[in-house]
Amino acid sequence: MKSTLEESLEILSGLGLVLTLQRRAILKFLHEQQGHWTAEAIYGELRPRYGSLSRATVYKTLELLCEAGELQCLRLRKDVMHYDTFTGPHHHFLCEQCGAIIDIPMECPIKASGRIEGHRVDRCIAYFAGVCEACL
Amino acid sequence: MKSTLEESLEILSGLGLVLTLQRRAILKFLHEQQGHWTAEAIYGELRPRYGSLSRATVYKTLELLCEAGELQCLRLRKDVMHYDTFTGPHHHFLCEQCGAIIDIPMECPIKASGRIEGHRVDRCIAYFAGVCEACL
DNA sequence: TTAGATGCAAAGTGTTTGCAGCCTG
DNA sequence: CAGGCTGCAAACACTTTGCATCTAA
Repeated sequence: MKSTLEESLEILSGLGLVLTLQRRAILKFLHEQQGHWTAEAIYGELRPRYGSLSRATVYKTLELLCEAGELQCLRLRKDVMHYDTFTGPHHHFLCEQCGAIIDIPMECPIKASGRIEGHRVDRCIAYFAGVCEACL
Repeated sequence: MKSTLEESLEILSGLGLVLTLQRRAILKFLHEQQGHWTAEAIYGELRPRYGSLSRATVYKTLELLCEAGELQCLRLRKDVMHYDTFTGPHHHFLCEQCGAIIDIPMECPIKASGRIEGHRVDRCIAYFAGVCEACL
């Protein structure tokens, strides 16, 4: 995400999107609580504060923020999607003991080269699984 | 998978599993048609030949084969699981134009080292996405 | 013989969609 | 004021589960 909430709002605005109360609330929350979130968790956090928030809006807004480049979506678990507020080049480590998701800042050398075996590489989707330092 | 169908059957047998008609059929099919399969596709191929095959059995058998190390399960698309008959160390390339899934034989150097930033790395789940050589 | 496997259908789960009504710009 | 957005609930798609029945060893 952009470094400030204001900049993020400008991004959406610049794309011709309406800055509704709901979108502002979600964006504000993600700026304050950076990390790896699920749609359900965000809904659970915001619903009590913004009475009329719906799951559909959360899902739509998160997808929108991904398209706008303000979030990075991750499929680390088979059942649920995570949204990462850190959009710089990095991978992840998933602790299979405590469930922690840890950022691993690194660039994939193959993605950097842009090619593998003649194919054009646009994205490298990767994560490591194991046991984190704290659990060891 | 093991190189021959017989060896694969012995693996299951050795694990104390019953070699039912259905399990034999699925295993035989996968040996003949190696590649990246979805549960639904396997069901679609075998159902006409083995009238009484059910989806539940296909799903259960595929999970079983993954546990037995005879298949590798891949989540390359958000909606559906793929099962790979090639179980050696390799990653994948997903063509976003034609949908092809291409094996990329390579070992992840970080997985090989077993560590990253103090965490123990047991698995490296990765794939590349872009446009394949044929589509370019 | 009997533990384990199958088939069916129903349930489960995260996510998406259709649509009437509301709100931002 | 007008198009975009929201909330609700129902729909979706893949996968899992419960249970009566069947079968491999």
